[in-house]
Amino acid sequence: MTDRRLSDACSRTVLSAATPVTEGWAPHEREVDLLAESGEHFSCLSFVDIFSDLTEQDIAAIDRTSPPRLFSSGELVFSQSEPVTALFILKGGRIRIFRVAEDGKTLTIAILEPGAVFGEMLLIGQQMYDNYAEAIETSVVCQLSAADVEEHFLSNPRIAVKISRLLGEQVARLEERLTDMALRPLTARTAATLLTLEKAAPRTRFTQARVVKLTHEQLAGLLGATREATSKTMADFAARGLIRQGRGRITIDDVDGLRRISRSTF
Amino acid sequence: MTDRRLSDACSRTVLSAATPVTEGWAPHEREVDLLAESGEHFSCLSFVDIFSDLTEQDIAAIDRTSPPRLFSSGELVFSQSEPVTALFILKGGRIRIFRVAEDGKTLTIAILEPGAVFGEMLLIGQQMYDNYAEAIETSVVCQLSAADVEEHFLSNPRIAVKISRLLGEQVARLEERLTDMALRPLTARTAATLLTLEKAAPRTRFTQARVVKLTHEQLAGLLGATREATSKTMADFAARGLIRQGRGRITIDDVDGLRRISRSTF
DNA sequence: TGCGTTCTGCGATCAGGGACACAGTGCATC
DNA sequence: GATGCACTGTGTCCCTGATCGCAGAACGCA
Repeated sequence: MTDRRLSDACSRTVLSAATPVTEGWAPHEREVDLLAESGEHFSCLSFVDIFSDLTEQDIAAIDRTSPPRLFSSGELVFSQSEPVTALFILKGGRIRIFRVAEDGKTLTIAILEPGAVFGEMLLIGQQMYDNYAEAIETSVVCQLSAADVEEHFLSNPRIAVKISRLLGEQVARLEERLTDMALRPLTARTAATLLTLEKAAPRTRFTQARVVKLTHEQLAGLLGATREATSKTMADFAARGLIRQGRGRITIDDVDGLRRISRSTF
Repeated sequence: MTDRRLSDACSRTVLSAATPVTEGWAPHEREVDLLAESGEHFSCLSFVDIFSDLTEQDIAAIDRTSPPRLFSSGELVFSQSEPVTALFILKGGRIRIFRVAEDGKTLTIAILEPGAVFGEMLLIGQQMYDNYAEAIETSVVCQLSAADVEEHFLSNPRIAVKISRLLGEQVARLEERLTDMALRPLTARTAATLLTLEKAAPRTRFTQARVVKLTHEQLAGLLGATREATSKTMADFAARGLIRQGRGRITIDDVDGLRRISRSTF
């Protein structure tokens, strides 16, 4: 499992300007701020790689018709009942893409960071794409309508090429993850997943360590394991000095150690 | 798991003319025949969906520079040591795409039927794509060189769109398979996989049943399980009258029954 | 500050499958 | 035909991870 495999369902260019989520605000205050910034000062499309071939006029036109929407933590961005009819761009917050089995158990396909594009199956005329998307923090999402997509994208060959590339990367990541799931024990999978996440994670202020912002439960969803088993593994890693833990945050201390474990069979 | 998920790593348009593999010939006799037919009477590219936008000149040009190659059962078409530098088209026989873990265990990503295109990651500039491809029957494969690909494909926008679509389907299949792997017990996964394979399988002459040509071991590779566990499951299915077994061939009798099992949790 | 909700940490029990070890049995080649 | 090999059926042991049940701790909110 690699960084990218998990972090984007499609493009994910980091937008430093898009995540000014300082902590500790009152909720409605924060919401207002997020929306204001996204609506006024910031185009949804600029800086996202996949759109870099659009003309400025196109971008302006699309921005005009695609108001940002706010989702609070736990809210569904799309689901079976409201199928994907738009292309989404995550401006701020975090979104979890997941699938649900008959018995209600879920597997997390990806956890998206700001700058990610999702619902991209629309682009290639995919139907019946039964993923769910849920905000795991207060999130701001821009929606491009199917009409926008049709008008601006399908006509543009360079964009098709970019989409191919992104999908190709996704295929590679999924195949890797599939073999991990099939052939590796939980411990190795956990280490591998942490390494993946680590690559995308922001660094701590003074040390070189990185912090992954996930609860054990969220990590378990990614691993296809139970929360308990994941907790146990994490406690083990912590005891070995590979990581440090804090409610909802995992500090990666020993990348090499994790790498060794991720490669071992047991 | 669906038919398509397993049967193509890329395009797979059935070529009725491409698999005249009558059984019971002496090996070298068969080889000669396969090669002769592929080299002379039959273009590698025609009928394969992804190429349908090429001009006849293009097709002719490519055919001239891409002689069909023969692989006997067990031979590797590509691997880590000889990385993918070409695009392959399977004309006859069957190819298994798989990955290998550190401990030597393998997971089968796909089993390709004639008409499939593989090594397609080359198209999108993918490096380090560590899949292996192995013939599981005597197979005939055409290779397009990287140069051919560059010249004829990357310039053609309609082809990029088709590639996007194919990759998108692959992503959907892989995500489905990943959740199956994570959330479903072997029994359900086996049933689902059989159904998938069933859709692609040829029908028996008189009944409506279809026959899947796989050994338990090959099926196990697809399931990410051991041969023994797979055998046990299959024996169970057979006892319930859902399937009938014969060395290397599985006859699907009760599609609905399998479907029921594939949806249940236990 | 106080309270409730989330997160995390165990522990006990249980079951699905993995690892091995063989024993039959078609099929294919000679 | 005869011989071998590749497939398949089982059986036993064992171990990972799922399940269930709580308990303590940190944090968010009122």
